[in-house]
Amino acid sequence: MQATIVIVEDEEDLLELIEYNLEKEGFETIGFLNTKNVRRVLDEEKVDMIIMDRNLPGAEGSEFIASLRKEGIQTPVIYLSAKNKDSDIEEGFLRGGDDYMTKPFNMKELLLRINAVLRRTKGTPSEGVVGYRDILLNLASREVTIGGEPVMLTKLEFDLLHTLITNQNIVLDRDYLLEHVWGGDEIYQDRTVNVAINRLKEKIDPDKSKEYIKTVRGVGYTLC
Amino acid sequence: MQATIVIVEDEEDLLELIEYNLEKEGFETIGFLNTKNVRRVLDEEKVDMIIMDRNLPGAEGSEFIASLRKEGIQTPVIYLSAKNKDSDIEEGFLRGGDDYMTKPFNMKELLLRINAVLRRTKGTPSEGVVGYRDILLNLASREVTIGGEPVMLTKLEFDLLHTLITNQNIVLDRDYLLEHVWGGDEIYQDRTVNVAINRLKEKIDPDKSKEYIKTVRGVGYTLC
DNA sequence: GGGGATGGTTACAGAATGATTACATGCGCC
DNA sequence: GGCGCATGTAATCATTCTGTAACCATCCCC
Repeated sequence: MQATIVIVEDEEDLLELIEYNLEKEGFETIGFLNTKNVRRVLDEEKVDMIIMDRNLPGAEGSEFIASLRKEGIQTPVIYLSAKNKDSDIEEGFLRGGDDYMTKPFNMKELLLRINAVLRRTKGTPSEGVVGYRDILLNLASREVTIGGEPVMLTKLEFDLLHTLITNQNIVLDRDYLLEHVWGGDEIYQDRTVNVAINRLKEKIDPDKSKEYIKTVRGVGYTLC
Repeated sequence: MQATIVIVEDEEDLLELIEYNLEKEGFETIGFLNTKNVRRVLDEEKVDMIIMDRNLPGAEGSEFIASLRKEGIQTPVIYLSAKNKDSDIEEGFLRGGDDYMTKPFNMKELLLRINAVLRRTKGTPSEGVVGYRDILLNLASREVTIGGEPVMLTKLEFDLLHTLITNQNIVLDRDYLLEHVWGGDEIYQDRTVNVAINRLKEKIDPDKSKEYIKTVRGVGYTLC
């Protein structure tokens, strides 16, 4: 899966140079000399990133991005700019930028920064692994390690822990857990969840020192 | 709610400077002069980001990060380094860095880059949070902070405060509160609400100096 | 200033909730 | 079929919460 990157840069030579280097790295590029037709491409294609020159003739690149953000479009952005005053950089970040490079810039560093942002935005290379503190769940193999040590969990315990981890910082009530972990059709006693949580706690923290799972009295459970 | 950031920097003055600035921005910081005990903190606390000096005496900061990544720990990292050769920067990014700043760096830019990385990593802040003056309620995690300090509330107290906050400037009478907070079916004594309000006041304003909740004699209570 | 009404404060017991344990059922796997 | 494991249920114990009642303090109106 190669990423598609939109580049907006009014200096034609520089635009071509960037496109050349990005394509050499295996990215698909779509270049523009101004922001005029960018919007349409964003609507029609899956764009993974925008590289935006800030000093475009006529329009300000960061204003264009700010308007995208206002509409809820979250495509990551790296700004390129000759503007290197603190206030300019600040403005760029505040207007929804993910990174900022000042001209003249090093092409290799740009590529590295692109990859760093993409790694955060799209799935990480270690896709399919979720974690909390020192707990790691491999979703594909359903292996669990805690502090590097493998731990055996039953299907129910794995699913329960998985749900807790993907919703960390959110208190999940028993109804939610019954619906999402057990599957909503059956009827269960209230205490079913309690006992399952208890068994999970016993497995992942036998000496009760880590306190991964927090009980929120009257509501449910959470990782936080 | 507020992000926790681990900082590893061997120059004590610089470490303190960074901690000071980050705390001023509302981050919780944990500083280290070397990588020795960092691992344990990562296992025991929920850490949202690591700021890592690369030129530590003895160990290389990026090797430490690389070993974390190998274990599947994906806490985002911003490197600080006096090393500004291309090859150094490249190595940093390849070893799982999310951003890279060369010393001497601008503190404001560091804060902007921290926020940019956190925005990508965590959900947007202030989502599902309601507040009144310096009280903040996180509806999902049910955490409450007052002036940045966490406060423990019971379910009833939380729901009561939530109702007051969402209806601030409106005087809520006891019947309304009984219906919406307690759930209208049961029958309660008059004083039930009084006592609950009292307990809530005691929790959110122990020395009675803030006067968040105003009693409207003959009617009910309000935040205003 | 007095008395009634309203709200604040405190202590306590019972209710609600959760943890823990034991047991029973059901399922897969030799 | 028999064994072991997973898991739902029930019973019991421990803890926390909260409604109530009794008593004080304050306000308001005469």
